[in-house]
Amino acid sequence: MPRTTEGSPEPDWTDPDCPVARTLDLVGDRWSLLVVRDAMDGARSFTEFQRRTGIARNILTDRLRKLTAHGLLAQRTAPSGRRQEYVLTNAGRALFPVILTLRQWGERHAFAPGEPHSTLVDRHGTPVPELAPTGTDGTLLDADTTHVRKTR
Amino acid sequence: MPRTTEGSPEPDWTDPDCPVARTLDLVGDRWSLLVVRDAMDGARSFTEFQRRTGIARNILTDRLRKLTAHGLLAQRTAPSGRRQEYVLTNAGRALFPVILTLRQWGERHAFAPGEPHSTLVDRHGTPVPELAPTGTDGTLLDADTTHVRKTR
DNA sequence: CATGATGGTTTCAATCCGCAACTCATCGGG
DNA sequence: CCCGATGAGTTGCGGATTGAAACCATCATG
Repeated sequence: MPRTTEGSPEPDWTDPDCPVARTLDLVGDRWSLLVVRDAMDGARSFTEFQRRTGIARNILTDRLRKLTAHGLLAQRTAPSGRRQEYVLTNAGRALFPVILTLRQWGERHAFAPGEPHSTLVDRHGTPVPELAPTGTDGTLLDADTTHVRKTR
Repeated sequence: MPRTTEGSPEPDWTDPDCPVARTLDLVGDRWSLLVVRDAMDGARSFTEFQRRTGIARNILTDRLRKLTAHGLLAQRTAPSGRRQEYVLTNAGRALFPVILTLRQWGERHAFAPGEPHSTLVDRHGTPVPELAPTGTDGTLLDADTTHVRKTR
C-alpha cells in the first residue's frame, strides 16, 4: 500500500497510468474486498464486520479508516440513537461487478466439482448468471482479443 | 495467504464457503493480479514481468511459483531453445473479467476527471464497453438487488 | 575470455498482521 | 447509584511477509 503522506488525497501509485494497478492500490489487500463484500450483504457495525470476516480488530480499524478515507465507505452515527455505522458510498457500491467476477471465478475454479458453496441470487432467488465481457458488436471478449492501449 | 501444508493442494481457507474469499486467498495480494494482467498483455519471461511490474525479484519468484502451483500459470521451457516462460492456463485466462472490472472501476473512481489513463481496446481499437451485471430477465443487478444465499 | 542477459537465491531491515490485554463510553437493570 | 454487558476501539508484542540490494550460476556472443 503506498504511503499516504497525509494532506494530499493519494500520492504515489505503484503504476500511475494503469487503472487496474490503481484499484489494487486501494483495495488490493487481503481484507478490504471482504469488508466491501460484507457491507454489500448488510454489515454496518464494527462488530458485525469483525464477526463476519474474523479479521483482527486493529486491522479492521485500519481498513475501515482507509476505505473511508478513499471514499468507499462513509461513517455516520446510526439513525437509531447512539451508534457508529459504516455504509457503502456510490464508489463502494460500484465495486459490485468486481466482487461478482471474483465470486464467479471462485465458484468455477476454487471449488472441487460438486463441492457446495454460497450463491448470489437476485430478488426472486434466481442465481445471478455468469458475467461475460462483450464488445460493442456483441462478440465475446477475452485476453486474446483485447489489449491495452497506452495512454497518449 | 493460508499456509500450504505441503502434500494437500489447498488446506485452510479464510472462509471456506465463500467463493469471493477463496479467490482472494489465491490472488488477493498486492502483486498476483498485476502479474496476471501483464501475462494477459503478453509478458512471458521472468525479466519481462519484473520490468513491467517493478516488483522485487524474490517476491516475483514467489508469486510466479504460487500462481503456477495454483494452476493459473504454467511454466514451460520456451520453444526457442533455453528459456523459461510462464503462460496463462485456462483458469488464469478466466480471470479476464476480474481484471476488466477492476480496470473499469479504476477508470471511473481512481482517476481525476480528464486525467489520462491506459485503455483496453478490442481488435478494431474500439474501447471495451462497461461490463454490467444483469439478471436472467435482463434487469440490472447491484448490491441492493441481490444477496448471498448461504450454502445448504 | 570478458560481457551481458536470464532466472534466480541470500541477506537483512522494515512492515504488516494476529493475538491478547486494556481503555472508554454507553446502556439496561436492580 | 452501582454492576455488568456491549460496542468500538487502542496498545504492545512476537512472528510472518515484504522489499532492496547484493550475490550467484548458466548460457550466448563478440
